Amino acid sequence: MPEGPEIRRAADRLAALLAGCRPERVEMAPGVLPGMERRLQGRRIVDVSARGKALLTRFEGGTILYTHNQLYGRWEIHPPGPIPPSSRALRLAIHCREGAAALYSATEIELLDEERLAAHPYLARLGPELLDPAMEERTIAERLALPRFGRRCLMGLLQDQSVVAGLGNYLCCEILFDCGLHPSGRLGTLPEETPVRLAASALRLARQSYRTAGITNDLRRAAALEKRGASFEARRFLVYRRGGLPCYRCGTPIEKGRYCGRMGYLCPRCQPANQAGGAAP
DNA sequence: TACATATGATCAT
DNA sequence: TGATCCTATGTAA
Repeated sequence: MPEGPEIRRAADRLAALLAGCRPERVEMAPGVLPGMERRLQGRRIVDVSARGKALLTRFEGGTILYTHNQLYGRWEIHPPGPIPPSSRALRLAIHCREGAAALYSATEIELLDEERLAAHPYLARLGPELLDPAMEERTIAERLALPRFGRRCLMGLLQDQSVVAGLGNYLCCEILFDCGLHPSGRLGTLPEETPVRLAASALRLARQSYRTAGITNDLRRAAALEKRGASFEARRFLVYRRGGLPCYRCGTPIEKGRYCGRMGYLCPRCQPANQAGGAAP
């Protein structure tokens, strides 16, 4: 569940289950926050929220459970009772009367107070929240256009959590395709309106992904594909993980490659390298 | 069994 | 920019 929309959905589901409840039991795997169960058990949970790709569970009295899923962590909600066995490593579980929230595989699990939260090295570097309901295109465009970023490649720029918090690799590939831009492009060499176009695309695709649990493809196209029996994975993306398949816009096979240190997918015709600008969708 | 890969991030350079 | 870490998964051998 690693990118902004997935983390925010998890936070909202956890909040619906946990907010206001006093956990009857908090279960920790060996080595996870040793001895801290007692500090959390019976203590009312105030809320669960997302910051960047981290998830914060706030307990009454100022204790905050910080978790980051990196590439592989996963939250699941289970009915009341023991957590069923799983091939994944259960790291912690919060048991309430209405159900249990279980975190698997994640390694970054910390207990913080407000002071440590403010000084947390990951959280302190985060830019504004992409999925904050009040977020505006203009804010994102202004941050992308900061002069110090002019020389960064677009792939690296969009994924830098200090520019805007919440974008990851799949959203980045989808945004660049949507804007007709090559991942190795640089704002300094592109038309002036490029940051505004990127910002609009980022906001639209991230919000759609949140709403649809991960679909960045055109929704009518995704629905048509579903009718023809396509799996969720096969219909959700515009280019991401579609290497070798025809581009939805022009039919050219999608290319896969490393760009700015990350694996990326693009249409070589719709997103040409060394070109100022790019086709609008 | 081994290896490559991954929706992430940090650190050294 | 590249190496490295974390855990899980899919594929090749």
